[in-house]
This record gives sequence, C-alpha cells and structure tokens, in this order.
Amino acid sequence: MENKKENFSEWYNEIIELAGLTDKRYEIKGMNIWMPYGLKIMHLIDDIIRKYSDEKKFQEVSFPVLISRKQLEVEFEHVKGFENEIYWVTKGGKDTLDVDLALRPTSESAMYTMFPLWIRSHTDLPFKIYQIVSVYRYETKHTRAFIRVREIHFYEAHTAHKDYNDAEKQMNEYLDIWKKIASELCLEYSLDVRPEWDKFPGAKYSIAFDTPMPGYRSLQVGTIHEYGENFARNYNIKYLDENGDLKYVSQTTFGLSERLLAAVIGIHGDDKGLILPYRIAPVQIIIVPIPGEIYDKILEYSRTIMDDLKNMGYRVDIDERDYTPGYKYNDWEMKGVPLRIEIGSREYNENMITLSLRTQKKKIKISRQNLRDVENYLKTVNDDIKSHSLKFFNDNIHMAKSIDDMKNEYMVRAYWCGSKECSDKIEALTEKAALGNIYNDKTSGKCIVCGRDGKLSMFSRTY
RNA sequence: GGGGCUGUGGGGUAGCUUGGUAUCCUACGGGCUUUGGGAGCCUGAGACUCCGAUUCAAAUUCGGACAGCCCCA
Repeated sequence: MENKKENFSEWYNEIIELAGLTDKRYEIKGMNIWMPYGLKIMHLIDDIIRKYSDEKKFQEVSFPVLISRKQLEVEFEHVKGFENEIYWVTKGGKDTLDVDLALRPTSESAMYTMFPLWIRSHTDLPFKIYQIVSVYRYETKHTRAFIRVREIHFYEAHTAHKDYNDAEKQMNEYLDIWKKIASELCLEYSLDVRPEWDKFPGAKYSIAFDTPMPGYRSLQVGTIHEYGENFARNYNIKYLDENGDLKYVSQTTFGLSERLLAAVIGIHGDDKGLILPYRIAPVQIIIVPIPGEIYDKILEYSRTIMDDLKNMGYRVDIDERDYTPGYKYNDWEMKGVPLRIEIGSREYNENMITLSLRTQKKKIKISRQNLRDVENYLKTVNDDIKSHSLKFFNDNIHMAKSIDDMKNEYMVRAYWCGSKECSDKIEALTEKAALGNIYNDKTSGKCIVCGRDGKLSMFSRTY
C-alpha cells in the first residue's frame, strides 16, 4: 500500500477502492459507485445525523429531484450563485420540454415554493425539516472521490422561525448537533465564519466546519447558514403572528455530505488502511478462527462467541474464508475494523479469546467470562482515534505573527482586517485562501497585512 | 480559469523512439498440499478507452472526444 504521509493522494485513491468503498471506473466524471462496504459506512453516518436531528424535533422529508425553470427564475443572488453548475433536463423522450427541468443543486428553490403552503401562522413555527438525498452539481474543476463529486450525497436541514432571534438560536442548536456528530466520527474542526464573498449564495452569513486533511489542505466538511428574511422575501414565506400581523419568517440551513466520510478516511487512516470509529464500522468485531487439528471445535466455539456478541448488540462477523490467518488480519485491518478476535486451539482449550485493537500493536487475552469487556476495548480504540485526530489537528494548524510565518504548508491562524485586498495579498504570497474569522473568538489584534484592527482568522489551501 | 502528464486482462505494468508475434507481477476460477501476521505447486480464463486519419498493416504515428492524475490561478 502507498505511504500515506509521503503520498496522500495516491494512498487515498488506493484505499477507497481496495477497501471496497467506491468504484471510480464508472464512465461519467465525478459520478462514482457506492460499493457495499462504503455505502454501509455512509448509511451509518446518516443514522448518526438522523438520530441527532430527530432528537431536536426535525422531521425527515424527501423532495423531488427536479426543479422547474420557473422556480429557479426568481431574481435572486441565490439562483445566480448556482446557474453555472446546474444540469438541465430539456427533453422527455423525443419531445422538447415546454419548461426545462433542473436537477437540484440544493433544495432551497424546491422547498421554499412549498413553504408558503405549509406555514400559515406562528403556531406552525418553528418549522424544521431535513432530507438526505442526492444533489447534482456540474463541477468543472477536478473531481475527487467523496471530496468533489457531481452527484452529492447530501444532508440538508431547513428551518423557518418567527424572527431573526429565533433563527439565531437555531444556529446554536446546529452547533450542538454538529458537535455530537463530530464526536461520534472522532473529527476535530474549526468553526470559520466565511468571508462575505465566500458565503452561501443568498445567506446573511455562513459558518463552515473546516478540518485539516493530509496533503496540507483543509476540507470543508459542513456548513450552517443564517438566511434571515432573504429567502422569505423572494419566495414569499409569511405567517400571521400573535397580533394578527403578517410577517416574513427567518430561515436557516445546515448541510453535510460524504465529505464526512472523506475526512474519516483521510484523517484516521494509516499505512495499513482505514481506521473506523466503532459507531460507523459496518463490522465492529471480526472473529478470525485459526485452523488446526480441532478446527471443527474451534469454529463451533468461534460461532458461539459471535452469537454472544451479537446478542450484546454488536455488529460482528466471522471470517471462514479459505485464506491464511495472516491474510485475514491484514485484510480486516485494511478495512478499518476496530476490534479483532483470534480464536485457535489455545483459546479453545483455555476458554479464552485473543483481542487485537486496530490502533495498537499488542494482543490481549481475556477469558470468555469477561466477553463484555469488548465494550471497553472498542472505546479504547475510539479514544486512540480521537487523540490521534486531535494531535493531527494541532500539528496542522499554526499561529502566524507575520506573513513570513504563513509561508508553510499548514493551515494558519492570523489576525486579519477582513478586507478582500489583504486576503488577496495573503493568497498571492502563501497560496492560502481566507476561510474566515474564527467563530466566537473574543481576542483582537492587528491585521497581519495592513495593521488595521483585525479578528483571528483561518487561512489554508483547500480541497 | 490556465498548463502539463497518462489511458494495454480486475489492479499494477513492459512494449511505442524504429508500425507486423502483447511481457511480467498481482488478483481471479479449478485441483492438490497448507493455515498463530499477506502460503506453495499444477492448471485455466482474461487486455491494447472510443471515433476518425495515414498505411498493405496501428497498442505503436497524427487529430478529436471521453476519462483519470498532477501543478498553477
């Protein structure tokens, strides 16, 4: 396998196919196949997203993939922001359509033509929905599996509120939800308030979740957006308040995608392959029986161990393929399984099992009576992933006191006045783009370029 | 947005300069022997991205499309 540190790009391309996450050989650029193992991981990530969304009383919906040209003809910066990356359906069979249909690049214009029908009074608010669907963007840039694709596996939450203040509270709730999701995936992140010119089209402001990735670039793994009344005024979304007055709603959105998977692959993986947090591991525990004289009994014993673990609620499998144990160890390590159990004649005779953690070299023998201890070992693996992830995060973000300090390959924090001129200068000298001001940072300093008052900000090359 | 490189069995490749017979490794099917950190032998099947041009003849030369990768803005 490729060396991850020296050649991340090749390592990444190799592992995603080797581990059975995707097949990139489909003939349309930027559209890859979700292979069974990869799809299972993504669905487990989706389950986490659903769980924390549902907890906060979001309701899941599913909108049509097509949006009429009329819906998109609203004169609005949001629409302009996407016009160059929309796929258009212009024919039905041999007939040219009277009204062109767009494949949704995101669902604002689809959803918000329905919102006025659903939202009538203040008793309908707050209104909170989400969907996990594919959205389509005609990317002209270089595509990259899970990182920049044309068919995006997309989670989008949309809310409507009685006023701006309530929408702001929603933004905080998003941050709570995100914190929990990130923790389950063992991801660290920086909250960056995107510069004016880089915020979501139509938003008042956008906060992105940026994380350093190998290859010395940052990856935006999620975003939340405050719309205020911007969309409501264009899509005419109004409600009657307690006094009988007609008012515009304030809105927010929250978006996530398979970039979460990209981050998990890129940040946690090592030269042996993937390393998966147990919450998203399709197989949490793999049992490898070691052949020998009494293989029948070893198999029987292994299967009862598997049944016991299944009854405890774990996703566990037994590898009875005709390969050598060594091959199986490497194979499952490549697939990122957190915990492996080896069972041979010794374990069988002593009523023990041998445990091997994906993140550690040593092997641990425990007696069958203590089978429940696997929970602690799964958590140990997660702790290892988290501490590695935190170290990677800290190692890859530096504080710069001068522009010269910014001339390295890492992500960099620096004070910045917020002007385009200064960020252009920084980009010209360091190749790093302004990701925005660090969210909620209370400190202040002089702009690293012009010396005016500045806020602590993040700069990086990006994927 | 600009520039560069590359498309050969499932994966990785040799062959291309000098046009004619496609190499090796790996993975895969079958068989036997094996199995506590990527087993061995025998055997089988499997490829020149697509379209066009030049030519008696194209994996090889030329043009285009599509796809992949890298660098710069």
